[in-house]
Amino acid sequence: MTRSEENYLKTIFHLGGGRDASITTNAIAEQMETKPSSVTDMARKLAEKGLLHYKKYQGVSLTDLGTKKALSIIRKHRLWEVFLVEKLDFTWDEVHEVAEQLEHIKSEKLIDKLDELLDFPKYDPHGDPIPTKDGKFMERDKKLLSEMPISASGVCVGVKDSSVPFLKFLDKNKIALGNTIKVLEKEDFDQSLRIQMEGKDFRISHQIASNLYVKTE
Amino acid sequence: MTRSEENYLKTIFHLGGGRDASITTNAIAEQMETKPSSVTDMARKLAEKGLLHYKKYQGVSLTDLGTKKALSIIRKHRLWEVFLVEKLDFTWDEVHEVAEQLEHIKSEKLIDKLDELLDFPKYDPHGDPIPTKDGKFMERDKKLLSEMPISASGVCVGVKDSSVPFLKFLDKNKIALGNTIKVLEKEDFDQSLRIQMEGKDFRISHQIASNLYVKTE
DNA sequence: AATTAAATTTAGACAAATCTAAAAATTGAT
DNA sequence: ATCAATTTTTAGATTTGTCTAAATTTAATT
Repeated sequence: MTRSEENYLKTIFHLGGGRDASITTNAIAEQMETKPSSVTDMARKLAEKGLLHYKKYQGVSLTDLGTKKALSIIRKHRLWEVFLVEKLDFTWDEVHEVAEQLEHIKSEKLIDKLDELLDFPKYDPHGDPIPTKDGKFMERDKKLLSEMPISASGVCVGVKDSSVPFLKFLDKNKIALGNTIKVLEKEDFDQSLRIQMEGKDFRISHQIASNLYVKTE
Repeated sequence: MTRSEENYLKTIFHLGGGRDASITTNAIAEQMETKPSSVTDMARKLAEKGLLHYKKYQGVSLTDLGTKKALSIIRKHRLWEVFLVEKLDFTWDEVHEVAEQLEHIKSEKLIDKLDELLDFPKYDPHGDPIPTKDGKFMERDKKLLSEMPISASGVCVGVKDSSVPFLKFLDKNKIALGNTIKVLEKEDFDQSLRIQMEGKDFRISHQIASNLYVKTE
């Protein structure tokens, strides 16, 4: 599989192209910052190879084989992200770009050994689950911080928005995975929250709270 | 720089294209398992970019910039090899192929941090020196085992032939970098050696002895 | 110095992945 | 159910890196 083919499969998976949910040419093109006509060409090619279901004008979905390949790439991407953060002290916002390159390295032994080095992590630095070798993974039971009731507390386990600006914001404010957060007060007026985290009191906007995932036991 | 361009620079460097030693189109083609006509095309392109000196029919050599780029790729390759052996338990013969892929990952921070994680190694698993960030490196003072006099001893620091079959042979016979080797006897008839290594006595052929580097203090 | 052999370059073609512009199919609004 | 708007596909072109076959240059031999 070429790098480009792998990127298409990954993108289609992320757009929900598993099961049979048909993904449109346009959606893929937009996500990948390419043109719909290029997507059509690639859809043909990947269908030819048995990785996609594709009927003209009907959109695209992953076959079982395609899903398997997509998960394998996502597994690699997320393991490399853990490596970058845990072993090389990268910050949240720095890992994605490099992992985009590393995910295409071809060596089964490499990824197995990397998994072992990292002690078989289940989640990546954004809190997203890492598929196992045989393509299984568990979405964590989590909810948005903005949906927690007053006085409830939980552990920060992930982000909804993983854009660089948001991740940088979190870094700057020392909001990190694993931190325990308690909701002290909710402001009706602007839905901002007062929270306690690592001993300190914070006020955070609704926009932040609705992009942070928390695990509530 | 594309992956292909990087591979050309690396190959030309390895063929001795530094200084002004002119490397022939054919030599490059043979080394890279491609055709001379393809090399000509690329030579033009790289000369255009200021990375090579190239005059039609006169062969090719690296410019200062080209040398710098080549060394940067070699640095990455060798650091990744150390990583694979030290952190992921790869054997000598397994590292090259994967490092060929990893050397093209683009991230300065990645390679700096990797260097740090590995504790700034000076030599790769084959005993070859790792260029520093600014392109300096020291060839180690070493000699071939076959050139050592009787009763001299030294530490195994590298291989001349780094083909997979040879490296596998060394692995199988527990001949590893860092081992201390003493020459006990040289057989005039076939130039085989009797050596002492890690407590045990061995007999090794001239072919082996003439592909193992030893450091003699 | 001429001729042959070898190395190198040129010319033209191809595959992969992309693009633009035009054509075709689908959607959805009335 | 029709027609306009939108989406998708087709057709043809482009770029990168490669190839083959033919032409050219250099090197070697006599």
